[in-house]
Amino acid sequence: MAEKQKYHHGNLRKSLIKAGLEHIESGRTEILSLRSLARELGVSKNAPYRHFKNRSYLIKAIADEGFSMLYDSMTENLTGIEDVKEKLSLIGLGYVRFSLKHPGLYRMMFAAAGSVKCSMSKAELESQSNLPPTFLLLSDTIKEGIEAGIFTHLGLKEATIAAWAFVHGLSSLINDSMALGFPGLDLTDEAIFRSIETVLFTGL
Amino acid sequence: MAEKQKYHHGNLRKSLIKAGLEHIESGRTEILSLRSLARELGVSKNAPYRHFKNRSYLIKAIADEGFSMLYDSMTENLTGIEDVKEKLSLIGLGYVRFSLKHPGLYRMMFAAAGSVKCSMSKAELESQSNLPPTFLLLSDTIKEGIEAGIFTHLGLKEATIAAWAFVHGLSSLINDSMALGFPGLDLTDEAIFRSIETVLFTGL
DNA sequence: AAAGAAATGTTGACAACGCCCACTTTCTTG
DNA sequence: CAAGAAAGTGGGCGTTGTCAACATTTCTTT
Repeated sequence: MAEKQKYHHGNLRKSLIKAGLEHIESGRTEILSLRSLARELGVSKNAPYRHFKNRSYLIKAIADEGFSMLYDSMTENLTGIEDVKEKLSLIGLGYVRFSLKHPGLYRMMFAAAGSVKCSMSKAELESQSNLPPTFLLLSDTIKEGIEAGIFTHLGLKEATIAAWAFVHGLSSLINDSMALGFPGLDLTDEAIFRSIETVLFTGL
Repeated sequence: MAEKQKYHHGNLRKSLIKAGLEHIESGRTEILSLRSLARELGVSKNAPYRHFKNRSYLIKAIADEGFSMLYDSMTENLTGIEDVKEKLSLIGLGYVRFSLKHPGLYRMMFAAAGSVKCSMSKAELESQSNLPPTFLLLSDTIKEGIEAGIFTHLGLKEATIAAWAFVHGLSSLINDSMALGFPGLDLTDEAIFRSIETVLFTGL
């Protein structure tokens, strides 16, 4: 039976995010248009504007979904791990693995930061974002290590930034490597894990 | 005197890259259209297509100009430095400083990697790119350190990737911080330098 | 339950864009 | 100096984001 065509879609906002996510994940193109999404959902071209002020806001929403997924990936293999260094390394590995599994989404999440069109207030932004928990997971783990006297060379803020920067850079580099056209960075999970350990706890 | 309106522009290709660069640098918007650039240069909307197969190719060209500038920034304060660690740290600082000075361009350079439309052959890409020298500068410095027995924990390839990843991640994070809406990452040059030293040579 | 308000979806329109085509003008080179 | 290549032009097509005005449905309040 064909579904009854209702005037109201029912849950257009969520559907738009989901369809947009699938579109990005499909990897065909990183460009997603409101119109094509609307078409796909069988709704008129302007319906999305009832749920998102403009295109940037939808992208931000999708990116935020991505941050939620990233958080999950970072905490995936953490149960039972007590050692702070191992915990931190596993968090990092989860981060990189997410970026490899969802390259388009990952790229979009950080590209979204540059979309200036989306000018929410800072408070508005923070309250709705899934980013802070992700940041806190890292920050708390490092705090644990500092308090245990294991990390001694940087302050909490700087150490957190440093750790994040490394896994973030690693992810970006691996992701862009083929498109940028220099020798492949095809690292195994083990190699990534070892790199993280070395850089964060030992140095080159 | 008004310039004589010639049918041929004279050096449209270079002018397009320059105008595009200025547009990005101006910071008003990261979106640049072929049509607007053509207008700006007093040339018809289709003239750019005589010099760039499509929009992606122009963007790639601008990004490449950026990589050349990045190389300059990385080598800026290197004369007379003998110590490998100090050299590497200064290269890293030059990298981060470039990204802070040219946030839009920096973002574009790496976003360009994801524009799939530009499908040159790998050889074609490498031969024309300013990226390899940048990569080599880092790689050679680390090689020097490995051969001197200073860097012992990772292989050349992995160490190079690790070093690049860190400064790249640091740059991206600082650049995106405000837009992403979490506590400011306003680091001084000294703090950046110290972070680089710590992460690359000591660990947290 | 009826009426008014709020949410949600629709159609039409406009300007901008990338890009294709056929055409014109200028430059280069035999 | 003629022929062909290189560079620039104008028209046109399909797509997009976004605004405004209108229609329908659902919620709220009396």
